[in-house]
Amino acid sequence: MQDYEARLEHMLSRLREGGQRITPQRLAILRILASSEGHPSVEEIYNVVTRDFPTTSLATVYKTITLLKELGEVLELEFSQGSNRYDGSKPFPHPHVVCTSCKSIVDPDLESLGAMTAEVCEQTGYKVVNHRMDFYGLCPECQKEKE
Amino acid sequence: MQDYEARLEHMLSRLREGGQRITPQRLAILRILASSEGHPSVEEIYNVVTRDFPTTSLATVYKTITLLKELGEVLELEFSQGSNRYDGSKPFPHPHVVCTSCKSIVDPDLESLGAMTAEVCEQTGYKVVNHRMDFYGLCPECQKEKE
DNA sequence: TTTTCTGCAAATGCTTTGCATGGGA
DNA sequence: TCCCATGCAAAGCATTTGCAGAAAA
Repeated sequence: MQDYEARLEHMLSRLREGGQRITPQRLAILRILASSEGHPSVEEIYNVVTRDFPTTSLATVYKTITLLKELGEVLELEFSQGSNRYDGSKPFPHPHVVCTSCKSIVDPDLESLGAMTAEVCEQTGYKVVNHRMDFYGLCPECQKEKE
Repeated sequence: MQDYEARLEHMLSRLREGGQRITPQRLAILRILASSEGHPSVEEIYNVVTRDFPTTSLATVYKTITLLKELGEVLELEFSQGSNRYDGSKPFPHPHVVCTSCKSIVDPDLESLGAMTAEVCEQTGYKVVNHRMDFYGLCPECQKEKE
């Protein structure tokens, strides 16, 4: 990821702008979110951070993520069963394609997204500002294994 | 809803097929889900059911819904903050438009959905079998109130 | 009569909060 | 030094579970 450095710097700037302090724990959390490999959960972030800072608490991870959500610098994928997942490298709504077998996630680039959003607004009268779009299925690898 | 009767009968049949008993509480819950006005939460279902059966417990509502989920006769919309919502009249994946203010939910009928799913498959190679598609925004009513 | 379902209460799992202490700036 | 952030523990919520009594079939 060559975008990683830029994302990290951007997040740090946003925190500083808001008069927030850059603590070692926060820096460690930001590093993980800036790359967002595998759309980590709070638990996963916590497990990585505590390698370097063993006393870090889950509460601190939650508080830092709450802060970043307020700044619009992290995307939260909500799941009512199981934990939420986070994407700090692309902190804006975008579609995900999730493999139901190996849990891999890819981000498709859908031409028809704009047209669909327009169709929603026109048909319902809602002023759409956000979306959650997940497709579930078998990735190419897992399709082969099922044969 | 002229489909309401048919949906209710279908759900009852599925329960009977599975050797499940039709209790007054279950019947009341099925009635609400078969019409699914407003994509009710467990709390909302509970509030209605207890009008006729005041001793009904939340646990019974949860257990009945779990049963219907296993039969594929209700669609669960998961939300990690706030309660889940349920659709028993259209128990298959379909797009929803959610008002971020009053929490109302409507079902748009999107022409472009098929094309988008095809685009996802073509671009990623995944075999898509399911989706979660929510649009968030202000409903017409809540737009007026904000003026 | 035989199971199964109900309803209460306790338990669970994720997340948030309160507060005293510690550590950035 | 002055606050803000941390970390612990407790609280909050939605949901699930265990079990004794109630009620379908």
